[in-house]
Amino acid sequence: MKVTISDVAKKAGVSKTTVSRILNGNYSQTTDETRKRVQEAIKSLDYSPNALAKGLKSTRTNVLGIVLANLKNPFWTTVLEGVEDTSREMGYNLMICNSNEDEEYELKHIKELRMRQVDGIVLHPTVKNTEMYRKLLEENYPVVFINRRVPYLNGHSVVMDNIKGATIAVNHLLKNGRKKVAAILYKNPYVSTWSERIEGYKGALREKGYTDNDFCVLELVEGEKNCEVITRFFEQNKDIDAIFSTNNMLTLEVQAVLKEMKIKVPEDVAIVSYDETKWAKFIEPPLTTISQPGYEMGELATQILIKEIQSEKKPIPSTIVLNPELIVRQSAGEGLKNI
Amino acid sequence: MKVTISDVAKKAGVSKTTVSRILNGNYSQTTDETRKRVQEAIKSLDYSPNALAKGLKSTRTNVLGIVLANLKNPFWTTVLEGVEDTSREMGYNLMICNSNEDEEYELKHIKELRMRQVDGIVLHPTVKNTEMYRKLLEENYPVVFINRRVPYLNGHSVVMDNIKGATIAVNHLLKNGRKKVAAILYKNPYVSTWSERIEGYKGALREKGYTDNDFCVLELVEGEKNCEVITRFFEQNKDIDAIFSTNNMLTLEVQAVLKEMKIKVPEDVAIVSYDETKWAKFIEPPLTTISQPGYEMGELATQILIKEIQSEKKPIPSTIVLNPELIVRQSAGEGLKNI
DNA sequence: TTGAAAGCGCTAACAG
DNA sequence: CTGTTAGCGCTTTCAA
Repeated sequence: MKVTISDVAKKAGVSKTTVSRILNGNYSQTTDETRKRVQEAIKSLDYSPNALAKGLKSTRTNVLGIVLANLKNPFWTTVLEGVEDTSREMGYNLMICNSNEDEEYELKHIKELRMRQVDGIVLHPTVKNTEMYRKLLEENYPVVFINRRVPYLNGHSVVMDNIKGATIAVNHLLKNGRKKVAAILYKNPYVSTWSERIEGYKGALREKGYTDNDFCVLELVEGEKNCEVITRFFEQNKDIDAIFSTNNMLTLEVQAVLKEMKIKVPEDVAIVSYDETKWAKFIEPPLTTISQPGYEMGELATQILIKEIQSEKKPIPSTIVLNPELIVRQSAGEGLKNI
Repeated sequence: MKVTISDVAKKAGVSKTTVSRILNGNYSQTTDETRKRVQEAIKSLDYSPNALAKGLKSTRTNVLGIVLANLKNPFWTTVLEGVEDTSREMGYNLMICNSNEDEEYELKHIKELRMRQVDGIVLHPTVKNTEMYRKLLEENYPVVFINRRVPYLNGHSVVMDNIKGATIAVNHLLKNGRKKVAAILYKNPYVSTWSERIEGYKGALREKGYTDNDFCVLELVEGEKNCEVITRFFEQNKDIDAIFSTNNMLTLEVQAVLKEMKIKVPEDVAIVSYDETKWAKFIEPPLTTISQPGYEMGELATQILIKEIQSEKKPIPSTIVLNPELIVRQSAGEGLKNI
């Protein structure tokens, strides 16, 4: 039924070894003549090797795993694209898992991937399975963490400079004459990104002479109905004239509330929002955003992972920090620098 | 280094066979006593089976492949989620590939997936590799086609009713008093979805007594700078008072042009757009859309695929057609039915 | 109820 | 330059 390497060998009148060598490009050891015979046999039988058997023998599968926590946010689609493109280009296939921010799923997925002998894993960690992360690193299993910092652990990682992003955002608002900048975030105690962005927010304000009393932060829970909470927040803080929103979906929620309350953007309240999206320039008013290089993060993480897989000696763990960028449109009250 | 089934067998003082049986739940043939010993050994050695070896032997890998043509459009992210969730629930892992609408990539990916012995494939076909599709079906390889119809081929598929979607859209515009409805699409001769939507558009107009002369269709090329073409289109067709846009990104392009031209939506021109998105209700004016059940499509396709994989005799190929739904907001000139 | 042995399809010493 | 041979880790007859 299925055609194997033996069939090819038989047909070409050579041994399996020879076929195997030719398949793997060890041409140096073969006559042009036999090589041609084998290749004809391969073609005529429409043979293609069994990757399972190959992997079993060579302990390399050329499959990479990626476990993500969020497929819905377009930012992650971009990251996935970077990972996918790079994998393909470098001859790897990709196994994708969605932890959905759930530690149990994450654990199960990592185990599953290892059972399947994937050569390495790109991991957007929930940051709740510290034990497992440590184990992976101890066993020298190739992993690259992305986007979130895992404290006290010394592995490869590619993250964003969230402090800088927040700083840029707040400075932009201040430069445009705003006096009272509020920050809004989805709460998640495990995750460094939000806390870094808030840190950046506070730092930027302090830098300009604001004191801790001036900080104005609203914490929300993702997935809940937040309209009322946001409304109340604005009612209780009438002096807010600018918002630093740390998430693109959150921004849409906030804008809906502002519209409902007849608060004008950017006249009454200016907005800078995290994450550039396809729709940012099309909504009313066009959004000024902090753009993160998601594709590059995926690309780099994959390159590092593959380098680690392919190198003999363990490379020293590195943390790459990527810079976000400000894209100026109209929601923060300034002209059209970018479009 | 790596712990194998032999190690467990040795530690428990039994044979590999026994361990294997217990791993696979063939309890009936084993004493409680030995079972316990084995399970302790497994735990104490932190053993987990090698899925490659297992797959090599049993010719089942419990891995599914999916090849998509477009990761960027949020519609496909939704589909992917449906596939991912269902796979996980039913004990399968997922290998993801992006053909990027390129027939060569598609071919390579399908071959690759088969080499890796994935148990079946969910395929969003470019519809350019008819030979390969036919071969898959002939060889009884489990495949489910999604979203696009492959002509003359009799395989499982899950698609959307694009004619109905277009009809609903056009009827809605007409019902709201519009007289001259234009349709806009990205051109792709291979793909049934666009032609079906145009067919639905024409059918709906004919139904109301329009003739072929009244049809007004703009074909664009995805990825190109279409602003000027769209602008010219409106300049040359001043009487257009409604647009049926067949793609969500296209809609954003069109809206930008209309804004530029100071044409008011929905006062001057009403819009109904294909595909519901997260941002649809937040743009100005909130978009009336045709919503497609993408998650369900992914879910169903995966269920059918797994059923085919697990059943002894080939099930008869079925085509499931899912219905789109109109979500009424303001871009087509009517009140708030849905929000 | 358990085990021995063969083999899934491939690769890699080691000989020749 | 090519072939023989011995496994990779697991499942599965078949026999005990």
